[in-house]
Amino acid sequence: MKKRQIDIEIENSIGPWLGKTAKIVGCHLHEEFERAGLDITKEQMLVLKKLDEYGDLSQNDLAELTFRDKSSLTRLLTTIERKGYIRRLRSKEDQRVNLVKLTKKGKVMWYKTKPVVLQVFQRMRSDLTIKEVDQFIETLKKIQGSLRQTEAARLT
Amino acid sequence: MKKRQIDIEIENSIGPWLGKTAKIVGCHLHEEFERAGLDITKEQMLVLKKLDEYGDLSQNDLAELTFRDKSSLTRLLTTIERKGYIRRLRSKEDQRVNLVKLTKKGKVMWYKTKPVVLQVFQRMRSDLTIKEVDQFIETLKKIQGSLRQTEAARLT
DNA sequence: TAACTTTAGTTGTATATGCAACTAAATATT
DNA sequence: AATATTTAGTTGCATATACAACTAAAGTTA
Repeated sequence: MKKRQIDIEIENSIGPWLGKTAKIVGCHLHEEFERAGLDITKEQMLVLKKLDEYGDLSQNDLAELTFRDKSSLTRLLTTIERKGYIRRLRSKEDQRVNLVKLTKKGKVMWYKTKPVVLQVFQRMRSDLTIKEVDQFIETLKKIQGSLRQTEAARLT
Repeated sequence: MKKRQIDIEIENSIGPWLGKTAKIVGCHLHEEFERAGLDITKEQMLVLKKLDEYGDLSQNDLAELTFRDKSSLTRLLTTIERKGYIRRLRSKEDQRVNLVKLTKKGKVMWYKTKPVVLQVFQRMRSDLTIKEVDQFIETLKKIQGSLRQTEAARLT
């Protein structure tokens, strides 16, 4: 299994490095949840996290906050609701809106999950200096900015 | 939609920043493929890229290189094969092995796709200095190393 | 007020993913 | 050589995802 040619252009890009690292982080979260006996996926975890942070949210807001398509969120919520971590309540003011609420079980789940998540995030930075972490996040923000910019330019 | 509390521990972590950026990059690749009229997903693209780089590969090797479960790769290859970009040939030496080969159509697809990918990667670094890029990749390597280390330690 | 438009959420369809259980081929053991 | 084990790949099942087409409620316009 030898490389034919070294593709300097792509291999030295940040894209593949970023993608692979993110994937590895996802794997570690999954493993740690399993090791801790937590019946949750990282996607479900993110929903519980946002609900804990913001309180009740409409599915629309939740979809935006978790950066998901609303149809994707619909099905994700169905899974989480089946597990009993959330409930959907039809809003009184606007009958189209579902208010998503953390249940007691969901809160307990999140409080058990949070330290596991933090542990993985700690581990990620265990070989980095504070300055390195700050620089890294700054660069991530710049990358996001560059991509957003081209998106905006396209609409012109 | 206001935050109840600011969760400094998690929000300042590199985990969420990394995850979100990777997701945005994925979205951009998807959009650009569509805009270029390329009937391909980023996952399929990665398979074509590896096959172009390494030549024919077994499914096992391909799964490892693309960092996927072998069963996931099985189905990914089925989709790609249906599109005519690859073929599976049973190996003569080891009848268990499938050799995955790029077809002519697959090569053409990859040559059309590659510049689009490069363009997105270029865009990602458009606001970064060379030094910043190098530093960024170094940090990503360190993060991967830290995660690998704890994985290794667990087996002790 | 009736008709049009927008908005929130769901459903159909297709892709992608991992784990566990499986088949078949190759290798190792006795 | 016969049996056991390992290895490559597939399949069942569950989750996650996006786009497009849809329903129903709310808001707007004529």
